[in-house]
Amino acid sequence: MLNEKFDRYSFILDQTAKKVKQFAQSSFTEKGFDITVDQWAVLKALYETEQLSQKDLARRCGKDQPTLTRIVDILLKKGLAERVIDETDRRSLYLHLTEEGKLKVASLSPIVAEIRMKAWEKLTEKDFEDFTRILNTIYNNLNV
Amino acid sequence: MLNEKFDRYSFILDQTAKKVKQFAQSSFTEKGFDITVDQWAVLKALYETEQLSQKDLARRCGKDQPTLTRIVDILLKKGLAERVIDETDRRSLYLHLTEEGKLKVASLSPIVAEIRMKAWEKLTEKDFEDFTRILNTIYNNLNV
DNA sequence: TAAATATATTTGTCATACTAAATATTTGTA
DNA sequence: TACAAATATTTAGTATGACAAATATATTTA
Repeated sequence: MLNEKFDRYSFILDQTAKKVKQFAQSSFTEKGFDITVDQWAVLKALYETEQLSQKDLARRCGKDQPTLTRIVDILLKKGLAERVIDETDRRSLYLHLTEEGKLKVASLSPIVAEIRMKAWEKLTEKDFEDFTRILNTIYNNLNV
Repeated sequence: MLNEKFDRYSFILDQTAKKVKQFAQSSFTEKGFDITVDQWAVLKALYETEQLSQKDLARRCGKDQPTLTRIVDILLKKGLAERVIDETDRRSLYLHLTEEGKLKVASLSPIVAEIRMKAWEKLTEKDFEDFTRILNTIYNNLNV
């Protein structure tokens, strides 16, 4: 393959990832969700598996620990999640959603799914499969 | 298509874009380039088309104007670029590379292309075409 | 058991993304 | 021409991402 092409894919990839995030964020804002897209990712992960330590939650969300700490700080301030010290290992914290947090995830989930759907207009199941396969391959190629 | 799938693509897309950036950044750091990946994008755009206004440069790099202002500030401090007031429109600034900046882009370009290549191991020309087509379609679907 | 090592979290710093607002200048219009 | 609207850039504030270092606690090992 020609090198020239390759200098472009990273740009398109980056721009598209940004656009996906922007689109979701502006939908969130417009609908008054009062959370960021990244905060949503953390809330969703906590909803699906309660009682995660911050470390596990970070891995699950694809975020590093300092970033996660800060996002969780915000979720605490918003009353959506709680930190509980793990008495079996006092270095660790378990996180879980408050009732308000659970309600929020349950009520927003279908709307978020709708928002995410929009990206796939004019694309096929096969496109989706190719897309995820290629992304995973790239990820693994670079995951040294 | 099932909604459930769709909640995942944005995650994979985001993680892969991050990984591509991280891989490039750690290669840059390891090789002592002394610039960030985003600073590189701006330098490359300036190298390809000198005399861009900041506004045009921002569009070309896919960055917003405040972000670009700050990146350019850094490039000035590093002695790689210069701002020149456009006398025909004193609101505007033209940007161009210093000699040092030009040398930097010329010498790093082939190494950066190498770094970018790594992502495409085990993938085909057809994959590349599908990938860029799908990314562009998603971008346009969300570009309201 | 004491010291060294490992682990979970937090804090600090810098770079980037986005929004809104401020500033300077130009253009359009009454 | 004077004023309103538009444009280019910068500044400010908040959130996130990456990396290094600090802190507290656990585990391993001499």
